[in-house]
Amino acid sequence: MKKRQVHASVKDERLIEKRRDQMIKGAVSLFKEKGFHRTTTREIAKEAGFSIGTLYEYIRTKEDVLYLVCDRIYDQVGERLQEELDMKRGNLESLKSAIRYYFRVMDEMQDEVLVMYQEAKSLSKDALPYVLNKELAMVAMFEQVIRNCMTAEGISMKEQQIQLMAHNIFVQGQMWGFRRWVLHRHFELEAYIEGQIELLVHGLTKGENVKNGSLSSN
Amino acid sequence: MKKRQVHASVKDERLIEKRRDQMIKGAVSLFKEKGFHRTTTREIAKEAGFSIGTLYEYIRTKEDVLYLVCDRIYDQVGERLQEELDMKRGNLESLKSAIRYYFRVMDEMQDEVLVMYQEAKSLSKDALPYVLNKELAMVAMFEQVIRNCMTAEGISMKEQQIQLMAHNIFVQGQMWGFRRWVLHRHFELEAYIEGQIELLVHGLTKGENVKNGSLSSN
Amino acid sequence: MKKRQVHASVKDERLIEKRRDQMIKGAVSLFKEKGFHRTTTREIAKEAGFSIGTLYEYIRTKEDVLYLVCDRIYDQVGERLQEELDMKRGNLESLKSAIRYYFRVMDEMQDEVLVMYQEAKSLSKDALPYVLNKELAMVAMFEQVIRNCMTAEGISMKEQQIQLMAHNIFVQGQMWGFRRWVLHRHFELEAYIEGQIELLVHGLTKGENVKNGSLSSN
Amino acid sequence: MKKRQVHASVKDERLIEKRRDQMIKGAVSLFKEKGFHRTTTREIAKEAGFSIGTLYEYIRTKEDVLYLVCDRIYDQVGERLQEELDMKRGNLESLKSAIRYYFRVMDEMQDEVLVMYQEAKSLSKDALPYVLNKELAMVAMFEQVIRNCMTAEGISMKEQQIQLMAHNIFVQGQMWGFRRWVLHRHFELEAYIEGQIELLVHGLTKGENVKNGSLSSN
DNA sequence: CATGAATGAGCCTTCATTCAT
DNA sequence: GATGAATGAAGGCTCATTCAT
Repeated sequence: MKKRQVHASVKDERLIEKRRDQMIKGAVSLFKEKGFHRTTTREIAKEAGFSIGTLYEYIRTKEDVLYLVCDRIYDQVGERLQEELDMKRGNLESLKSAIRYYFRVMDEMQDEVLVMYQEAKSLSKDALPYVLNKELAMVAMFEQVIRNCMTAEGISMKEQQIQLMAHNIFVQGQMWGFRRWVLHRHFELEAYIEGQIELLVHGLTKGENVKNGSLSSN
Repeated sequence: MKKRQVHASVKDERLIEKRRDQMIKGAVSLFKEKGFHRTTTREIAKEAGFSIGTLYEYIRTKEDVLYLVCDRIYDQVGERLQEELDMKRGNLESLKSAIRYYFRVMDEMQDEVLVMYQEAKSLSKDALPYVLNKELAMVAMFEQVIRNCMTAEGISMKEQQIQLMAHNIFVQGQMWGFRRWVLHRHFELEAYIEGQIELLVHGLTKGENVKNGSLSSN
Repeated sequence: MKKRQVHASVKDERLIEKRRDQMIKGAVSLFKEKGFHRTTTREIAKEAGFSIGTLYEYIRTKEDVLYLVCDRIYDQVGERLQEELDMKRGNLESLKSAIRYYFRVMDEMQDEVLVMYQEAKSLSKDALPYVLNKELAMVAMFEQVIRNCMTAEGISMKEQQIQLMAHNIFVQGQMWGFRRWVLHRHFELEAYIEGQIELLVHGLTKGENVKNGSLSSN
Repeated sequence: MKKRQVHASVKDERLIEKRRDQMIKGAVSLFKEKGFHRTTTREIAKEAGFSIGTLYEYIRTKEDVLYLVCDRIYDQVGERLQEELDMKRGNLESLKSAIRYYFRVMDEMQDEVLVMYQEAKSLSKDALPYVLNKELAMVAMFEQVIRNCMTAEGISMKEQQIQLMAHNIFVQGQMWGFRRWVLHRHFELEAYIEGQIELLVHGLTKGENVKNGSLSSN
C-alpha cells in the first residue's frame, strides 16, 4: 500500500520535511495533553513555532495533522522493531528478546502511543486504512518471529494460534501505555515485561505440579 | 466509591430512568458511528426521540451523556459477569467458563464496549475515576476467579502474575471489540475464545514436546 | 390614565391578589440580586412558592411581572407620600418635612427603588407610560408642596423653577438609593437629608458673608 | 486604578483601536434602542460592519463590549471636562461656566450617557469598579471647582456640603439625559442649565423678600 | 386551579479555513 | 513563503411559554 500523500502548497521538499517535523512534535505534545478534538489548529501552529497561515501551507485539513502524527509514530516504532528483529536468529530467546525490546520501545514512546491509540479512530475512512496497515505489518513481524521460534524449538502450533499470540503481544505492549493508570501502580516496567513473558510462555501451567495429571480443556 | 450523580431537572424518577434509557441507546449508536466529539447534542436528542430542550432536562452537559453511557455499559457487563461468577465453584473449568461467558458478553455488547473504550478518555478529570473504578472491580473479579482456580487445582502463582493474567483476560475481551477490524477477519468468536483460553492455560508450551526439556526464561 | 390590566386565567380575584403578592415579593428580591434579565421565570415561581405553571396562570409574559413590580412600588411610595402631604399645611417647614419623609421612605424602600430604577426601562413601549405616569404624579405632588410653600413664605419663583426643583428633590431621593455605593460611604441618612435640604434652601450662598455684596449670575 | 484590559486576539494596535471604535459606535446605537440584554452579539457585529467572528477577535465576551462602551464614554466626558476646567481660574463664574460646559457635553452625548447609565449595572462585579472609579474622578473634579470657588468668593462651606453639591451637579447633568422623556418636554437645554444654576446658587431664597426675616431650618 | 414535563427558537461563542498583503 | 485578520457555519446550552394530566 502506497503512502498516502498529504498535499502541501510549498514546493521545497526539504522545507516540507522540516516544517512537518515541527508540526508533528508540537501536535503530539498537544494531543497527549488534550486530545485531537480539543486541540485547535492555532495551538498546533503556535506549538510548532509558526503562524496559522504557514500551517496551512503544509497541510490541507486539521485531520492531515493527525494522519501525519500517526504515520510518524508507526514508522518510528516499526523501524526500531525491524532493526532489532533483523539482528536475531529465530529461537525462543530471540522471541523473548524481541518482546523485551518492543515493550521497552512502547515504554519510551508511551505518550506517542497513547495519542495514536486514542485518536487514530478520528482519522477519516480515507486515511485509516493506511495507518491500520502499518499496524498489521508490525503484527506480522511478531508472527514471523513466533513462527521462527516454533521451528527452532520444535514446537508446533496452529497458524491461527500464532496470529493470536502475535496480536496479544502487540496489544500487551500498547497496554503498558494505555492502561498505565493502573499497571504502573502495581508494576515496574521490567517486572511487567518478565511477567508477561512468563505468562506467554507457560500460561497457567507453570511446571508439572498439576493435580490430576491433566489440564486438558473442555 | 459512591455513584456520581448526574443532575436532572425533572423530578419523576421513573421518567428519568426511561428518558435516560432512550438517551443512552441513541447516544451509543451515534457515538459508535461518529464518535463523541462529532456527535451533536441535537443529534442525541433526536435519536433519543425528544427535543433538545428535553434532553437538557435530564442532563447538564454533553459530557453527562458520555458518563451515563460509560456508567451504564460497565454496570451491565459487571452485573452479568457477577451473576455468572456467583454460580461457579472455583476450579479451572470455572475459570474457562467465566472467560467464555465474558468474551461472549463482550461480543454481544461490542458496539457499546467499542464506544466506551474509545471515548472514555473524553470524560472530565472529575468523572473518569468513577468509571475506571468499575473497570478495576471487574478486573478484581477475574483475579478472584483465578485465585480460586489456583487453589482448587493446586497450582501456585505469584500474586502479581494473577493480577497480570486478570488484566490480560479483561483486555483480550475488549480486544475482540476494538480490534474487530482485523480479528473478525481471521476468527469466529468461538475460535477466538478457545484460542485465547488455550494460550492462557498453556502458553507457548503445548505439552511436553519441547526440544531440550527446558523452556525456562532468562 | 387607567390602570393597565394584566391578564390572569384564574377568575378568583382574591386569589389573584394573593398570588401576585407572593410573586412580586419574590421578584423584587430576585431582581434586586440579579436584575430582571438574569432572573428566570422559574426562579420567580420558586421564590413565590408555586410552580412555573401556576405562575403563568396569573400573568401572560415575564414582562408582566416587571410591570406588576414597578406598579406596586410606585403605588406604595406614592400612597405613603400622599398621606404625609395631606397632613401638612403649606409652609417651608412642611416642605422640609415632606422632603425628610420622602427621603426616609426612599431609604426604607431602597431595594425596591433600585430595582425599579434600573429595570423600568425594560418595560415594553406599551407598559412604560403607565409607570412613568405614576412618577409624574409624584413629581407633581412636590411641585404642589413647593408652590404652597412659596405662597406661604411670600417667595416668588417661576413655574419652571418650581418644576425643576420638584424634579431635583425627586431624583435626589432616588439618588440615595442608586448611588448608595458612594453616598453611604460618606453620609448617614440624616446627614444626607439635612445636607440636601440646606442646599435646596440656600444654595451656595449661605447667609450674607459674600465678598462684594453681589453674587448675581452672568 | 489601572485600566482593565480587554483581550484581543489581533495584534495590530492601530487596528484594534479602529475596530473597537466601530464596535462601540454600533453598540451604543443598539443599546440605546433595545438595551444591552436585548441586543445580540450578531447585531453588534453587523452594526459595526464586520462578521461575528471578527467581533470576537477583539473581545472575549459580550460583556466586554459593554465595558468598552462605558469606559469610552467616561473617558470622553472626563477628558472634555478636564480640558475645560484647566482653562479656568476658580471663582463663581468658573463654576457656572464649568457646569454649563458639562451640561452641554451631557446633552451632546445624551445617547451614550443614557446607555451607560442604564446598562452599567450589567457589568460584572469584576469590571464595575473600574467604571465607578471614573465616575468618582469626575465628581472629584467638581468638588475641586467648588472648593476653588468658595475660596475665591470668600464663602465657607462644610466639606460634606461640597461633596454633596458635586454629586448633585453630576447627577443633574445625567438627569438631562435619563429623564429626557419629561424634561425635554418642559425645558430647552439652555433654560434647563440656567434654571439649575440658579437653584444651585441661590436655592429657594432668591433675594431678600423673605417674610419674617428668617428661613432657618429645623 | 395546580403541576411540571416538553418544546424549540435563539443566544453566545469557537474554530477550521481562506486570502490579501 | 509567511503572516494573521477575516469569515461564518455550527455547536452547546438556556429559558419563556404551553398544555396534558
